[in-house]
Amino acid sequence: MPELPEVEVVREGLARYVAGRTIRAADVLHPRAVRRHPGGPVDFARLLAGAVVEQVRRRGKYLWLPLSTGSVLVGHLGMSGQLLVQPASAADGRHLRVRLHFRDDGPQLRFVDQRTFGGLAVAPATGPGGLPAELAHIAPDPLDPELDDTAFAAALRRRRTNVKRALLDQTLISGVGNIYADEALWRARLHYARPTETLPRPSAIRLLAALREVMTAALAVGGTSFDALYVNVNGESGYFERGLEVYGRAGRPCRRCGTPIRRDPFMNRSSYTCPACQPLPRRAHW
DNA sequence: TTACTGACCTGCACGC
DNA sequence: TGCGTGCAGGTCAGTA
Repeated sequence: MPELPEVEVVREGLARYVAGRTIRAADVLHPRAVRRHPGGPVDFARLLAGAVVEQVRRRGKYLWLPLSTGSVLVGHLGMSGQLLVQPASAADGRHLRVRLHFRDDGPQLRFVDQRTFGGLAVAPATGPGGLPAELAHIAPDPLDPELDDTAFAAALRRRRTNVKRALLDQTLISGVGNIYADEALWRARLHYARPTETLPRPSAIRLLAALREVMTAALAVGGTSFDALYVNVNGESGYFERGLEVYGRAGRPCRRCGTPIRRDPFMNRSSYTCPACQPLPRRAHW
């Protein structure tokens, strides 16, 4: 599933293959893919025609491409979205949702999304640095130099919830999803149900360091791919699945202490912990 | 204001 | 073989 490292790999690919090119036309093949664009598919295509892609930027799991028209193309991969750079001659995949043609008649940019949780939109660049208003509520991510460790620790401790729910809240810290939340908690030896208000500041700082560590390691090998749902712009998988310590390893021994990894239901998803390394706190917040 | 829940969505694995 | 069910999970609107 695309979290920060996977989205960053896609951003790098788009910067290499799409930046500087002029969009000739956009085909919207599934209206749900542009549901966050208020004007609908026709308006979406109209705003893109003739625009030059100037840059490719990212905040958390969102991508945004500043355009020569003063607007930005905002994208989110959701659960299964892919942005692929493919030659025009390549066959349309079953889940192709949006296709961008370029004036140079070179490779197309294709938005492919099996579960249609992701989407694209064109928005005015209104915020600082051209940040679209749609992304104003998204906090800096662990790899963003703007993220202040002390401020993050304070904000985390002000919450009245458990630590994993807080990590998944993109208004507190962005780019963290289920996989890297579990991996960072394991590295920081914290249980997901630990109430945020009981977390000492050094533990909060340690958790942030663990997030940076695991995300940097994942980024170095192209992110985490469990199946064909996450690939880079060239359709290639990442290799960090081999580096996962707890996620998806229920029943297998913890690589630190040998205790079988446990899987619990959490927020309609799963949480993976080592019961020995990450003991349940005396006061848990479910 | 803040925290929480359910809906959205599709393909796959599994049991019967 | 075919059907039903559960699961995967990021985001956001609605609710408490």
